Amino acid sequence: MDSKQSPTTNRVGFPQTSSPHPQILPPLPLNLLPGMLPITQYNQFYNFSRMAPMITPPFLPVPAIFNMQTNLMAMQAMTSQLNATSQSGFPTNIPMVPFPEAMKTMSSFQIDTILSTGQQDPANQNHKKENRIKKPLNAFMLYLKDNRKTISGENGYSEMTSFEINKELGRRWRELSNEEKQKYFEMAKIEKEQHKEKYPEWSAKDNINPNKPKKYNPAQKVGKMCRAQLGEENKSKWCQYCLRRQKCIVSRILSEISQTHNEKTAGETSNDSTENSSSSKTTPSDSSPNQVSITLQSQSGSLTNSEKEGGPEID
DNA sequence: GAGCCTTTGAAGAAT
DNA sequence: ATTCTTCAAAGGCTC
Repeated sequence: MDSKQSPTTNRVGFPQTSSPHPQILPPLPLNLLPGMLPITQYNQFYNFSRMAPMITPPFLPVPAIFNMQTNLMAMQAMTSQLNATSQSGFPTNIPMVPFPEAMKTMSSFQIDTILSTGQQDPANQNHKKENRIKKPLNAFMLYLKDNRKTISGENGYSEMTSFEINKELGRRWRELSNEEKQKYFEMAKIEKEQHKEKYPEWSAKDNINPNKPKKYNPAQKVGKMCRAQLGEENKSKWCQYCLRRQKCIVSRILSEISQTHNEKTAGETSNDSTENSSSSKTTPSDSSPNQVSITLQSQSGSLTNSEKEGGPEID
């Protein structure tokens, strides 16, 4: 019973055997310590995902140092001990697994990531995406997460691909009342606060991939954006991109026009170099049908508004 | 295995 | 102050 004092047991409560295999014992005490969890699964290939219900949210991650390969031997030893004692009644020295400090510093989304990617040892992942501290989810992301499964269960949506579901949920999000949205903004706020608490040093720029070439091209800034042109009082007339504080649709089209115009004029050196509106008008449809030209049609209302009120300036 | 697609919001860089 | 890019989630798809 008392593992500390029995001459036939070692410091971790395992019976001493005459066979010389001390190396099968775990390097650290695995039971009867604060912050440790009992193994309730009588399975020597104990699956850590089964631990999830044992650990109270929000922090239930798998320890970074807990590697199933290196601990399997210890697990087997513990399981055999458990089986032996359980034959004569309820075991008093149930093997425990550590609930490491590392787990307590992880946020729910990291935990999700680890559990969903199996029992990989993060130390072996060589700083892959899964290993870094991720951004806290914003309100819309929380909404997506919350409703993806619901929508995929609805009639007609089960066959939808992920991006089709996102499109639909994006549409539903826009139709959501402010009150309904507020719920998710609150959740996002909490998520953000928890994230900041856990990772005070973390910054969104930490997650920027330095190897990814930057798309930002100042030369694309060819005219005033409809947002800047119309002002806050005419917010209803902004294009959807300005509303989202993204690259304005006007800017998108103008940069295409500018690009194509430059290509044309480069090939037609004899032509007058002055800007003309004819090339501008034809370019979007002349160029390959991309998102910009497609969006142009759907955004014609917004564009008309901005063009009616002075139109974009081209330098 | 990496990257794309698709959505909105937030952060931060660039101007 | 404004504009723009990137990244968060999901999973099927392509290379």
